[in-house]
Amino acid sequence: MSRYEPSQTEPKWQEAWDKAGAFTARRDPARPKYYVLEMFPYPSGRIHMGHVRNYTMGDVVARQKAAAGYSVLHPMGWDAFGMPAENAAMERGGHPKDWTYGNIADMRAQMRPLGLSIDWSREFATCDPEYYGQQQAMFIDMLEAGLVYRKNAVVNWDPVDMTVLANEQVIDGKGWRSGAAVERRELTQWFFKISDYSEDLLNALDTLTDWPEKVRLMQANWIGKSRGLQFAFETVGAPTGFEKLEVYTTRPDTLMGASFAAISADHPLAKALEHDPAVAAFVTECRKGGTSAEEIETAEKIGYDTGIRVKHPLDPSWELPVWIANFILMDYGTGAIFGCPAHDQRDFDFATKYGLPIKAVFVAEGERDAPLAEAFVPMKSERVTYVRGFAGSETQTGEEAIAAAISHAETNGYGKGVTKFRLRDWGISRQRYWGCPIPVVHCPACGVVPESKANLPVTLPDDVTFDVPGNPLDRHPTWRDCTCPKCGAKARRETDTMDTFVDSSWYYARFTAPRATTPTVAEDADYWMNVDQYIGGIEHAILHLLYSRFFARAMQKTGHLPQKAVEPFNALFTQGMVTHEIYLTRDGNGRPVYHLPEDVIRTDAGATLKDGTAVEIIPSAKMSKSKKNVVDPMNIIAQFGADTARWFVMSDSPPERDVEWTASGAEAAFKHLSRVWRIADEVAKSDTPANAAEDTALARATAKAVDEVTKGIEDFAFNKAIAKLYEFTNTVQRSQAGAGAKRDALRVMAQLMQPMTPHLAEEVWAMLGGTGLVTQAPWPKADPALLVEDSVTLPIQINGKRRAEITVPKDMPATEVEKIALADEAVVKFLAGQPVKKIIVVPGRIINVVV
RNA sequence: GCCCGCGUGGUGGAAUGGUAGACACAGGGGACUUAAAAUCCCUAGGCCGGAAGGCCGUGCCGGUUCGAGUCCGGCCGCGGGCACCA
Repeated sequence: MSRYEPSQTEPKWQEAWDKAGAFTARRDPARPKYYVLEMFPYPSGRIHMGHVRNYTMGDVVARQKAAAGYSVLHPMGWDAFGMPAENAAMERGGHPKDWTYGNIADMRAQMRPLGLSIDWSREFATCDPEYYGQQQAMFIDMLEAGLVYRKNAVVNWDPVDMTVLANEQVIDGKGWRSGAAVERRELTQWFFKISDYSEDLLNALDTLTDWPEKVRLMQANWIGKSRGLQFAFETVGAPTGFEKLEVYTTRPDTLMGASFAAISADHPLAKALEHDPAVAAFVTECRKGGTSAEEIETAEKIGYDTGIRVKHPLDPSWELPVWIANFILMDYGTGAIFGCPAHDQRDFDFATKYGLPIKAVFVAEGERDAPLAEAFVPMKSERVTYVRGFAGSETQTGEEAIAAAISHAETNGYGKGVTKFRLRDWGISRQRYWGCPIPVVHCPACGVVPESKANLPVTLPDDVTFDVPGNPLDRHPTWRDCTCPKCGAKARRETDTMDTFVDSSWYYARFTAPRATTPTVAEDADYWMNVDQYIGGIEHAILHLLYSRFFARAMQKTGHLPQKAVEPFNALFTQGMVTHEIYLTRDGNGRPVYHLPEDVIRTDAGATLKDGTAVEIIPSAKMSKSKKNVVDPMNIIAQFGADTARWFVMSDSPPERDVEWTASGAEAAFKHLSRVWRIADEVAKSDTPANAAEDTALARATAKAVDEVTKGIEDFAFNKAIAKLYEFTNTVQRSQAGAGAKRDALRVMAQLMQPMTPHLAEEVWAMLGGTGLVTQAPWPKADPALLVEDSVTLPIQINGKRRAEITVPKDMPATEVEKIALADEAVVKFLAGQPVKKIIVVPGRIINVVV
């Protein structure tokens, strides 16, 4: 007897699909289109299980939609610019370009055997000049449309390597290579004006009903619209030009609890005071460390009393000290605040540290004014009693008090209500080689001039070295030299390249016309946009998705996308990670030594190395090379075939949650697929005669499977769809139906399994005489008549606890059901004559008797 | 520090506010086999009980409800993001 042998059959079917051109996307006005996209990978060189899971999910959707009659676009490309290629060049020599394209070739070769229904003819990498040249063209259009500008911004500066560091290269405030203490330094940088769209990006979140609620919430919080009061303190003892100090607060109702004013170390007033060595020393202290919000906000809060005073706007005789504080951000509001320690924990800690007064403005309803042990910060919607209020009722909600305070300020002319956003403009300048060159020229006469479109793409020079830190473009002998596109004089190229988020902000649009000599083509963008289903990691919930939403708007403004595509992703799904246990032993110094799962023998009791050494097991975490808790998909494919890998990553865990890779789970997946193959093999050879009752029962089970599996796939509940397929397999195997009925059932099973395990599905389909390729067969429909159940089993609860159950006709009226329930033997026994207070009958669901 | 999630048997998980534990893994028992593998069948949250059945049970504490894994408030633990990782 032959066996399920994926290594033989999988390549055969992949060839058959290629030959049939099954996955080539075609603009077909006669059919509805469906665009499914998974976030494209960074070409690290090896695919991992996370990729397998991500692309299998997309593939299930793409294959199911194709079967359901849609014209499907399912492309793949490479997010190919970025730091790892430069790091590799620094560590191992070679060129980022060779490294990157080599990795792409390797990864493509690893992805092909997965049998994904991808239109590979549309593949591109963002480091292709054909791609980034079009990006440069759009940059120029956006510059002309006023969406791009230059300003100063702070970067992480490594004073030893004399180079700019990424946040991840700053470890504990030190440069990762040099170990030098990192400083914050200002540079002139290029920015996209995403803030022009703050309001729109926020409001439009409401239209994204097929996005996860949590992603919309995270984006809304990131954009951070706030209504607050802006007003100017009158200063006492400040340098000329600083007679006023503008502050912004979202809690103007706490004005009477103010105990100090604080400004950012980067505030103009702080700069004006820097001639004082003590101030200069303090400001320098504040600029130590990296630029990340995490680092700034978790740093110890320190302050410096400038000696300057400000007059309280409600009582000019009341003066507050002005401090410089390291936790005030220049980027938000006006870079200056007033501190109200009683109602802000950060201010409370600061006031406690420096002995500043702490006075409550409001107290919980019914409480009295008393010294506070920590800041009192109730929700704004909660009613509180104002003991130091100045506007509105004595007892009101925070929201009411804020509104009253703003109108008080406006009426009395000391401030005005303003709306601010937390969202900052998008800094895209990177002082690095392996990125899209910013296509502008610095001319001594004309200033900053966009490169002429005729000269695009501005390509990266190949003759560069990475033996010295810093940007090779900056020290390239000839690349920087050019002529001004405006006046023809000698000029210099911009040496900054673009943030790689720019590359990934429009690749979805490029896939609609990947070879075009313009960024997009109207007819193609019109037909294929929007992405109907986008799939990727939750780690991209904010930045990538927000930048893409902005870029689509900017592309629309500059004529590269239709109006309907300003929200480019109709539906979003964020999948979980693939995790694995971590195995480690200790070296002579007690330092951990990690081991690959394939080098470890796992038993119920624990784990050992092959030589018997005991191994510590750490609970599952995201697969990572450094912890060696990785399973190479290539090994799994070699051992079990692609379908087993696909089936396993889709089963068990819900797709939005993490899935733990276990060897036993993979084996179980393989066993199940082997079982399906075996059943098909047996049924194909069987001549069991028809049996009316059994055949009908199997047809009903088949209809139910079609209904439930289809629902599972459509709802992104792949694990449930797979559970139903397990059930269906059990039913078919145990069924006493005739061979003809079983063949019908198994052909449908092949169709239902096709999105998940396409190779096995083709095999089963062919064995049972299916016509053509199952990949191209129309999706099965469940006969509604076979789905109808005529009776229903209802649990009976007494006081909320299940005590009995009854089976009644499906549409029996509630009053009738009630009678039967109360007459039930077990119910009577339980009630023991107690009077029934209330009886709740939820049709088709439950009966609850309250006594 | 701030924003957002998640927490259910030995394990992965299922459950429109309505029978908690579907489906699967690991386990236990059995069939087949000279034996093993493979396969097939049965069993399976915990405690008590011979059984019928009962009590307890969805991280912890409290609340809303006829009814809470699900909704609300507070806590604990784990994870994601924090604007130059992609």
